[in-house]
Amino acid sequence: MAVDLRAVAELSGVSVSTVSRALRGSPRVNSRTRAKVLRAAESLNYRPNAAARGLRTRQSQLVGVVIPNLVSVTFVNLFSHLQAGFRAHGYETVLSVTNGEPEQELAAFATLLGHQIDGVIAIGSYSVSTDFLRESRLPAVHLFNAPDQPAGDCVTINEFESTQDAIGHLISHGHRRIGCIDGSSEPTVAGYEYAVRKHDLPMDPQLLHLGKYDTETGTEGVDKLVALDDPPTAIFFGCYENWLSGIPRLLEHGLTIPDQMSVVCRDDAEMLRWWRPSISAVDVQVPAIAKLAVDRLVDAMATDEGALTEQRHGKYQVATTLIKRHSVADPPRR
Amino acid sequence: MAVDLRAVAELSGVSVSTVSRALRGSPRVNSRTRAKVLRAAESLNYRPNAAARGLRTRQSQLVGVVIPNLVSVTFVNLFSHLQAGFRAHGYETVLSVTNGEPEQELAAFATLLGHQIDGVIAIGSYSVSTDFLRESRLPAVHLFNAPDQPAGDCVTINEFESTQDAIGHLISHGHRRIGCIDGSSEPTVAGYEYAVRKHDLPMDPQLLHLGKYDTETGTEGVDKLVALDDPPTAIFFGCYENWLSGIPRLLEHGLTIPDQMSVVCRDDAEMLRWWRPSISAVDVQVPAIAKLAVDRLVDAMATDEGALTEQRHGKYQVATTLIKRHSVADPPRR
DNA sequence: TTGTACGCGTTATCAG
DNA sequence: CTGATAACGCGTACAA
Repeated sequence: MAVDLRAVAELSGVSVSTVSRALRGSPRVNSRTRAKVLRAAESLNYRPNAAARGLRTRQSQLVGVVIPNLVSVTFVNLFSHLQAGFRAHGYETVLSVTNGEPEQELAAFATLLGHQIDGVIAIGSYSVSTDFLRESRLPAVHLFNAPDQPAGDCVTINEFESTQDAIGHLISHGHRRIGCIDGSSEPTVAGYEYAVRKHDLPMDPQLLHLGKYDTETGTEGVDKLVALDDPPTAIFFGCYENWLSGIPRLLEHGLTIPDQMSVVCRDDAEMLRWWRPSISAVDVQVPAIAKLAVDRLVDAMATDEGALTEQRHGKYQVATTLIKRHSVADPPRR
Repeated sequence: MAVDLRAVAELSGVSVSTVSRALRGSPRVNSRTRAKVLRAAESLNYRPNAAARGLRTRQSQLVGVVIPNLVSVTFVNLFSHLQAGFRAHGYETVLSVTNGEPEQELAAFATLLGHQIDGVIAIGSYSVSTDFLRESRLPAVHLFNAPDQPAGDCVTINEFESTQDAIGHLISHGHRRIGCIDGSSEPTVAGYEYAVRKHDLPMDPQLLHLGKYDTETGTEGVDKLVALDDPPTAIFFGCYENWLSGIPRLLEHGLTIPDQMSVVCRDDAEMLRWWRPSISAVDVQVPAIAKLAVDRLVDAMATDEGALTEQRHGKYQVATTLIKRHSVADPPRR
């Protein structure tokens, strides 16, 4: 039923090995036979069986991308760029969404391993699954987090500096009480504190709301900050999921941006440009991150044959950019 | 290096066939040997090679999902539900994004075919690739469009009725000039005209802006409608990509919702609930659509062995729901 | 109940 | 330059 190498061989009157070579562009084949073979393959609509090839070559040309969600446009963009990047290197991409659940992440790695993927990009992974991944010895690259005992190179954004930049920007506008909402992230807290201290402002832990990378945290955080006795005059949102719900919540509280509340978000998105007023944001340079991750993984997959047992994994950080729009003003007079 | 059936067989002191049977839960194996085998497999961390199994069984347990983009949350949601649904049936999902380009779509089908997928969900496909798909005889389900010569069952939403509902809702509020922005879609136009005629309103083609399912069409459409000599008092956006950019553009033109412009969107999203005012929308029932599509494809893949050559393909429509929020008011007095 | 042997479609080795 | 032939890891008739 299915058209295989043998069928092409018969039609073109040569052996399967010759067909295989011809199709794969081996130089060790007469150009006239090659033409003949190509014509036959074309007319039969031959398509190589990737599974069989993978079985033989021990390479599936498949890479896994394990991602917490597709809610964040940052992740969606990232995936698009990763897919395009890998495709340029001849790899197809298999996506797995974990909903931020450790078990789902573990299951994803296991399933992908069963499908003989050649490597994996792990985004925001948990320690259990990182252990699993490391022990599997599969070429891997961590994205957006750098575990203590990584399974491969780590590509991250500079959360510390980007937070510091954003907070510094707000302070330079005269804000003295600045709220910060984020999924739990040490570098973000550190960056916040550093910026506050550097400008000799008092550090008030009440202004920090750390939760998860989800929309609930955004609304909760806004509710909490707004209800403070001495509420902030500006808020920094640390991630897409948080600001997506948090900004509308601000409006719901009757606050106008930027007159009554200045806002800066990390994870830029088209929407922030469209909104009125447009919102200042930290751009995380998704294309650059994706390119770096692809390159590192492709590299790891290539040199994996040599398999240095206790290889040192590289750490990379991609710098972020602060885009100033119209959501930041001087704080209102008291 | 890799742990295979043979390794497990050796450790447990039985033959590979027994191991294969034990692991696959065949009844034709002693419960004591089974236990022994399971223990051995566990300790070796055995994981079946899906490629080899697929080569043997001619089933990859992989389904392809070919989708125009992941910008629309409708598509993102859809993908999540499809993935979950297929997983429940023992299938893993391979995603391919086409950016709405015919060639990319064709390439996607070809690649997926090479990876021996057992079936495919084709979302918004072009005729060239539909032809290709049909000729490949791969079990398929069309989603969100029903080609003239489909390659499988078609699951669509009732664009005609949902448009009619939305327009009717606006008319019932007293609107007489209603704009309509959408990617090109005949049923939408038909629904619009039907609703307008039914209520004895004049049909003005200028009020229709048909473009593509992208953000540009949203802004262009708004610009065009607003600039009309006799602009509409309400707008219906036919898809996510259009309203995402179109609504902010409305605000940019200084129009307030709903006082100066009423709005209804198709493709509901959390965001529409959060925005102030919240936006009325047509909910396309993504979970129901996904479930139906999964069921139809699983069915097709199961009965494919019997391969009825000229099988009649089913057409299914999933009804939409109009959710009334706060973006529709009576038109302003002249 | 268990083991032997073969083949799935491909690539790699080795003769010719 | 080309052709037999042997794997790759697994499932399954068939034999024991």
